[in-house]
Amino acid sequence: MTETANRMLTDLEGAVLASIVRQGSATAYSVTREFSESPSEFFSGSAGAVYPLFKRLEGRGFVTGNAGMTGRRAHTDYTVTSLGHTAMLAWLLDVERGAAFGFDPLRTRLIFLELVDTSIASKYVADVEARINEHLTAPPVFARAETQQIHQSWLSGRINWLKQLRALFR
Amino acid sequence: MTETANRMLTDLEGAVLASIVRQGSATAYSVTREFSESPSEFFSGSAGAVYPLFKRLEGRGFVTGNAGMTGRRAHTDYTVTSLGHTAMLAWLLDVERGAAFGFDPLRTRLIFLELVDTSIASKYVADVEARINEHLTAPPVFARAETQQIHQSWLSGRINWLKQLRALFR
DNA sequence: CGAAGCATGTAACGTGTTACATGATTAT
DNA sequence: ATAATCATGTAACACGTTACATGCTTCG
Repeated sequence: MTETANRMLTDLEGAVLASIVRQGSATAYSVTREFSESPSEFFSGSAGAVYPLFKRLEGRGFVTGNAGMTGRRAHTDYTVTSLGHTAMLAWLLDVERGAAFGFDPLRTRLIFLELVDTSIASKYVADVEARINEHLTAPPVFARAETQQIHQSWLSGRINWLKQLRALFR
Repeated sequence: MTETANRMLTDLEGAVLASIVRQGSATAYSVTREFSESPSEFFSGSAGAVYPLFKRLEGRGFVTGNAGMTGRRAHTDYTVTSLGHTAMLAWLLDVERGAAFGFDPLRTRLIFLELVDTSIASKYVADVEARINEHLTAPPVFARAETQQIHQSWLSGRINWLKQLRALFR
């Protein structure tokens, strides 16, 4: 609720808030599960990151924690406040960040691929394409069908991109 | 040179080594310039990151520093050792990491876009597509033509992906 | 009942960011 | 000359990772 509450959400914070909203309410543990099961390895969903993150979000007034019990084991259920919901929407619908580059390990490598012989470079591009095809034909199981579709189309988009690039590294 | 030398290079370390190799030799400053001029915002190229990184790379035997002078201003020129070159190649030609997902701010958002009305979601997708098109028609200037091509084809690949996704968020 | 693993954390560590410091160089 | 900027760093801070701790619960 202090002035720091106005800081823009990081992508991690936004994704965590969105995950809580989708779940209705969530414990830190349920969010670690969701993130560690997701194939997006941009963040490991480690407890050491998520529990402190929940505390920070609560300190900023974006979530409220309610103590609860599962049998005799204590836990804290978090719900997103209306302030948090507003912040989450601003994060989710941020056009500038959605059009940004992020970090793409393949793009980074392609930029430096000129450092090796073209035969090695073209073999690398072909190998990566083959590996992505393996991902496509043996996809991980997703909880939501839409997530699966986004995932699959992302992979095939990547294949198309690589095909276009073949000319550059022939 | 210790056992920590065998740790896999991070993408940052790999990119920095590759940048030094491409430049022949480099100062920490010249690498901060290259990275901060690049539109890939995965890392800011801040001095506070790069100078210590050079020290670490030297400690691991991947680069050697040579003191030099520009007029009366001291600097350190770094060259990649053969050990460092081997490590850089292992990083560059890592198929598994090249086929990995990295962090894509748009993909992350799409996964949670079901949280808003489809009219808002489809408007968001259209807005992002328009913004990427602006990037395509007014591209930043790159030092190397190949980097420019990679950049441009990445953007148009992204546009194609979004077109495919329109059906999901109609 | 004992072992495996589930659920809830905490601590130490590494490293990237922002902000600052300082002297050299260039521009006005 | 003096201001702006370049080039070389350093310090404090934030935060994600790995590893550990601890008490519940479940399953044989």
